[in-house]
Amino acid sequence: MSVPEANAETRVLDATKRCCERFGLEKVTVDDIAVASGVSRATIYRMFPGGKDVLFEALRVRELEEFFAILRQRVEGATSIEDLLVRTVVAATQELRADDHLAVMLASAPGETLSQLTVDGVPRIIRFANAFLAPLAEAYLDHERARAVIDVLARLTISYFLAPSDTVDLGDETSARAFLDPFLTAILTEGAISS
Amino acid sequence: MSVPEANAETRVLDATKRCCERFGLEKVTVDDIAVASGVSRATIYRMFPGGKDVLFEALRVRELEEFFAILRQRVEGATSIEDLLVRTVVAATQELRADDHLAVMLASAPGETLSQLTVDGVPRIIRFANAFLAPLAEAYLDHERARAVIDVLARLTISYFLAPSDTVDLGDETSARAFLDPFLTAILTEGAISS
DNA sequence: AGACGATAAGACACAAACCGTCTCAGTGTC
DNA sequence: GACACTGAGACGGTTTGTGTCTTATCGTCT
Repeated sequence: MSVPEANAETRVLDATKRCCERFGLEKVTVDDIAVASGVSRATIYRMFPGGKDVLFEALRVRELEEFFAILRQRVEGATSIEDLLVRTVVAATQELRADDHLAVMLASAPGETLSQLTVDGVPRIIRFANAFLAPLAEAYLDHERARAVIDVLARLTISYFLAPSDTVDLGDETSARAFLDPFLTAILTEGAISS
Repeated sequence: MSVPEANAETRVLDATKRCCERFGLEKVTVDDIAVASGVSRATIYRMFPGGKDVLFEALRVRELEEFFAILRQRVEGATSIEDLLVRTVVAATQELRADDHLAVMLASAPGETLSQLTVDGVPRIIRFANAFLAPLAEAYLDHERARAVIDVLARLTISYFLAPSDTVDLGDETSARAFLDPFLTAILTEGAISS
């Protein structure tokens, strides 16, 4: 997981993740994390001034960065805008479903975790999605259009991940493509018409 | 797991078990258990005077009873003393390996759990083993001999469960039989000679 | 109806755990 | 030697948990 030589901050964040899975979000203490990361409590407060909240916040940011880094890497060879977007949604859905940490969090602290995926966390998720994916989309779309489509697709991906539908499986490429195509042509041509 | 109509004590013990798995032995509070079992905290203290320790103790006892009840049921058709003992060891090993709760406890609170399987808990385990299995063994052996052989087999079973050996698999009937037969004939005939 | 036992709810005092901040001493680096 | 970083741990304040107790509310039995 985290070798002793690794960056101290990385070690602490890894330990935080492990402790969350083991004790649950409500039950972790800074001391648990200090022991698990082999770092003194004082050091944690020095690294993350503000304590637990800041620490968890930093973990969430790191997870998001990791998530989108992997995602970008998985869709880099796309040949068209439709292809890019469909593959992104599919890959994101698969990543979400394969995320053990997220699964544990959803099971053990549904309230807080859901909030991070819906109410509170969504603006940031969309910010990250844009930061990582807009550069790819802007090969085909202007800045504003790229932002808009990433925004809506992010929301759809989250919704269908949290509450799967009988009629679509966004983790399946053909199903996702069939489902998204109308939306995409609508969104993409609409812009072309109105401009 | 535990239907609302079930005996209140059963509900509380079930909830204790669930909470242990979820939060870990160190992190459970009586309040957690009260909420999980749909019972007020006062009632728990009334049912288990002495609090948390007594409650956990009661859970361990129930688990042991359950374990040996299943075990006895699994070996009831034995045709000889060797058969009975080998099958008991094999069944016990398989039960231990299949026990999810035990696995979680061993992973999350190794110290306390191991102590219950070695230092502190062994006398009781052997007491229970005798209470449940001696009646079966005494079809073939006198009281003292039955106690002695159950004692040593219980210890062997625990040891090989905790630290599996490359040369024997007590969860496998043929392997276990080959391994145990010398012991058993030794123990059983030794008694016959010296008496 | 009235008596009874069991329960939920919650107040209470005490103890323990946790938090966040701080100091200080040790360690390695420039 | 100056410097930055760290571990250890003390601190005051707050929260959380414990175990006991009281009160009100049930359902049950007679």
